[in-house]
Amino acid sequence: MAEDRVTQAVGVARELLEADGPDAVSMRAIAARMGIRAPSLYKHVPDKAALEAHLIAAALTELGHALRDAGPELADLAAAYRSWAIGHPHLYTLATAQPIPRDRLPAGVEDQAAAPLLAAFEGDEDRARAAWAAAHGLVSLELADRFPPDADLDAAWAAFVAAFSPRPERRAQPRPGA
Amino acid sequence: MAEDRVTQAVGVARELLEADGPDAVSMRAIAARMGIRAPSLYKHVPDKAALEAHLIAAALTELGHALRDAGPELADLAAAYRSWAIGHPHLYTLATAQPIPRDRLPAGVEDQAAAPLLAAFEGDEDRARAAWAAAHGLVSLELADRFPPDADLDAAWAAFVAAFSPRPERRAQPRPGA
DNA sequence: GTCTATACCCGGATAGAC
DNA sequence: GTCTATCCGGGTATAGAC
Repeated sequence: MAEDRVTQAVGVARELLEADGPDAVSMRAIAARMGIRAPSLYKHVPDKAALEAHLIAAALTELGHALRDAGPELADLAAAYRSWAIGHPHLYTLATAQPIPRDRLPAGVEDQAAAPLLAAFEGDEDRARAAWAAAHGLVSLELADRFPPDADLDAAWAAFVAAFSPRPERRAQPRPGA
Repeated sequence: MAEDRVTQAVGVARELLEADGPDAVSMRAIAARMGIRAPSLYKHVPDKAALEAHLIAAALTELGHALRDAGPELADLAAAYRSWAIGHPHLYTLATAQPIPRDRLPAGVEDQAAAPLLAAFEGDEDRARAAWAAAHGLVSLELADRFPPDADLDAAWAAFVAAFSPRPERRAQPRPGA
């Protein structure tokens, strides 16, 4: 039952992050919760960035699972996306507000997270990316408390879903160059 | 020609922010560029947040002007939005990634920035907000270097504009409860 | 309105003993 | 694999002299 020290450190880092935000995640604080001193952490992990990479991987994996378990419709995916992000604000921000360390991440994590949305757009990467950005924008502005106090966020999400829902008459037209 | 010290401090803070990012904006650094010491700044400004409020107000005002000077079509507004944000990445982030200090901002700044987009949607706040979020999402993911290296961002922007362009057959239907 | 000196925090990371 | 001691850096802000 002896838990691996790295796993333990990642778990503690996550607790600190989710509870009190990024500034609460220091090597000293992590170590303290493990009952050791900060320098000892460096026997298990090369640097702080390595711990953050673990957190980012966990975030992408869990968000991907949340989407995978949601219904196939855009409305379902949007609801799942919003729900996971709002439920894990600091983890979500960590995973989206900075370049991801692709070399320190397990292979496929990024694609696996993106798959459900890509499928909903039948492989159209451009539309899927625009929809992802829209969902991300809605979430991040909500998390940053940047909407006016009286804004109806549910209605904004509905407008987003409506905008990206299929348009029969347009899709019937062959795209030039396609 | 004696420039007001506050104005000067704001200008210097902006230079530091735009050149080297948020971590480069310290009271010490601002003062140094003004040829004084950090403590002297506090004779002119109550605290650092006051300087940041000035920067946020400037960002919103300029972004609003960029949108106002663009064409009325969503495609024009989107291009202007993206262009201004990419041209002032740190300023843009400062103004969007945190709650805005509304009490320290001149009245109307926020509304004035939002007006062009709201007009493009003929006053439909929900759709305007969703479109704003989409543009913000595209910009912030681009600034954070969060798209895959091979992503076609121009195409993603085009997909966003297409999604939010008017749909005659839907708009002809009366909305229930409207 | 500027200065020096300082108080009070915080952080990541390393050296070397055990 | 843990420790203590320490190095390096940073920051906002105040007190009190001039």
